[in-house]
Amino acid sequence: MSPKTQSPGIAFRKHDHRRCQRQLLSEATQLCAERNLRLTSRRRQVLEILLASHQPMGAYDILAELNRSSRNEQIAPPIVYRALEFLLGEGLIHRIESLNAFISCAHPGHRCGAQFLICRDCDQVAELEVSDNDLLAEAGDLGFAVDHSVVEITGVCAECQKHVG
Amino acid sequence: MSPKTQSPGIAFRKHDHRRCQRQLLSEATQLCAERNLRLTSRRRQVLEILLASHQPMGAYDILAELNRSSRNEQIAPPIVYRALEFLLGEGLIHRIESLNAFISCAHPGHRCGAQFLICRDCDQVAELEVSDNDLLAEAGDLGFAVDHSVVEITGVCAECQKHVG
DNA sequence: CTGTTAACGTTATAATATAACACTATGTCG
DNA sequence: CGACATAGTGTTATATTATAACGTTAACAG
Repeated sequence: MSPKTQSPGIAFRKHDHRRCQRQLLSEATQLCAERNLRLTSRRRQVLEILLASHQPMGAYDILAELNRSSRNEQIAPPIVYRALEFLLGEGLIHRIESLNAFISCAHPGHRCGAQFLICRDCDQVAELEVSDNDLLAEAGDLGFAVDHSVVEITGVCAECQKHVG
Repeated sequence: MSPKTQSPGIAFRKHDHRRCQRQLLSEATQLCAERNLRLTSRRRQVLEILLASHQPMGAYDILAELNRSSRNEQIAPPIVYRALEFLLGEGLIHRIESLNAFISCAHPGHRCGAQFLICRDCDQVAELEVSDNDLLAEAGDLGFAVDHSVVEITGVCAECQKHVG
């Protein structure tokens, strides 16, 4: 059984990062085992960086982080992009198109589409899983076969509205 | 009064491009006049290229098109990006984040968010205007103040499903 | 007609992403 | 075991997308 998933909008509230990070990593490990996939050390390394950050990171930010931790090696972009490609394919991370960035998935394994609320003040991103009936109905009416959906809402989160106002 | 707007999914159906192109250009002209904005020849040129294409185009595609039409000049990226910035700001075009591309708006002036159905077979993009109640309700519950939304659905349009199947 | 500002033009460079090819590790099957 | 096939990694070079910085020109207000 999959453990309890995160509540919507958790990224905007205080919570124990360390704990959710550990949990998500173990879910990922299990999921790869089930699917007979290799969560190699590179892939795990990249996933851990994204889990630790809990915020969107650009590929080159991740690259810099890799190069910081592993002295002696000089790691190049394709290595990062390949790990990201794997993690994206397995639904362990998401790509935020409007930021050209990547973020760890809050509900790994769920293959359905996610939605993101992006706070332009604190740069936190909350992942939702709302089924989007109106839009899917419209796509259905047009006979459009949906493959993948990108839903990214930019604005200001509740917390940041307090601080500014 | 604003003229009759396009029906949803028109991009996926046969229709008179020439006509809708002319109409949208005239709407844009009128809208800039109303807002006291300068639809300069550069800006109009870029808008016309996007209207003529009726499909998403990368900034460098537009640039190439500009350089093709205007012999003698060698136009540089910032010129295109600035025109695009203006047109985006006035809601005359949209940016398709998942393609790093731009497309003319089917409903210029409507300031509300649009949704896109992107066919990965024929590369046509249909612009919808569905109000997305479920998602907005969820954002509201979290106290999130929405600014801008990106909704891009990739898949296969009805026409292309026929041809492949 | 002149000062102010918005738009344009130009050069250089930043940021993001991938192609192509060589090497290494992992697993398979004789 | 050892030879093969394949998936993953490493490396170099380069493509693609986007912007910073600064000088010039055009539009317009007074």
